[in-house]
Amino acid sequence: MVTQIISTMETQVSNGGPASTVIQNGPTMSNNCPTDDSKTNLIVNYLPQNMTQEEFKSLFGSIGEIESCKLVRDKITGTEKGQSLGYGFVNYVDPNDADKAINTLNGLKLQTKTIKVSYARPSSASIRDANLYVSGLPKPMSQKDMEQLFSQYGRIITSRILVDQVTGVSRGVGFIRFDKRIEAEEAIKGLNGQKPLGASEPITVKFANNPSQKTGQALLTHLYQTTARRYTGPLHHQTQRFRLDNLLNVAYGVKRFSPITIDSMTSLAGVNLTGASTAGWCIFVYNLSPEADESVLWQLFGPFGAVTNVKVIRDFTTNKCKGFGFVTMTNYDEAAMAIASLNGYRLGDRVLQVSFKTSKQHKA
DNA sequence: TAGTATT
Repeated sequence: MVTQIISTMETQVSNGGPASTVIQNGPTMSNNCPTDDSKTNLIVNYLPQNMTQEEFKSLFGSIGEIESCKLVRDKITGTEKGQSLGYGFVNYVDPNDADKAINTLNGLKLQTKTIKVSYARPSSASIRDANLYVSGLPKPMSQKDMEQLFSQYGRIITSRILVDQVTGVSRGVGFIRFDKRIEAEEAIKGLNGQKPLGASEPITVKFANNPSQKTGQALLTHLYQTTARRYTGPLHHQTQRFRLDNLLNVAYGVKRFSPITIDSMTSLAGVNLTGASTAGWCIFVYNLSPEADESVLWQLFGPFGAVTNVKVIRDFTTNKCKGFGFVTMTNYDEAAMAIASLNGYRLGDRVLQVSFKTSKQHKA
């Protein structure tokens, strides 16, 4: 059964600890200032499954200098790298860049996802395993209603209600993530088996399954690897993930863009391009406004697939865009769809010209 | 009756 998220009403998390609080170091501690990254360290959620560490760094590096960043992955099993857990952390050097990243990249649509960028809470065992699974919710209960019911037990970080994708009707199932695990525990005690006001049936509240004990995910992995193989033949694992996501995109996303038949032998771009680390398909974007910046290019091309790099060409003295830029995409078919869809696209009062960059090394 | 937010 297909479900979708009814809404997200994300809570913008800010750190509880005021930055002005100064921790006095004892004589046994280092005389360095205590590390306070509460104004520079961000958590990024709802990243596309196929986004790599390099793309992640490239996207957030376009805002400002990064002190460190990490795409969180499943524990490595055997010789394979663990798959992305769909979130990551970015710690900027300058707090202003962290703020800018929230303002410009929060809500950015990448493929089928809308990413969320917010300040990371200080890491602590007390905030882990604070996610609840709620079932038996009355159909008319909205996300806001559910939050009101649960908020008496603590600070809610995220909440969602699953709905039938066709009818839009609530499936009576939702999630509530609290700031602290102890708050989640209290909510279970207080609400599990209880009838919400006016409801005829009691709700069930329990801890959500942990991603580590995955059975459905292993099944999904198997499904899309075998599905992708039918279309692509024996390709690299990572390539197969890209291909399945293509199929999902055609099914769910980018509906407003003209669909293009997926060519099944076009994912080898990175392999064919002489092994350079910059391998990919370079796209030329013309007729950008003087005010255009990298985030515009990410927003335009991100929905079509894996983007490894974007660059706006600027005048050296004025720092204004000279009217063009470049985008590098990993997969030929995604690049081709982006070009076919965005060439002639009207951006403000300008009509974009988008094509593969014409240079010898990128021709077949 | 299941999505994925703490390195």
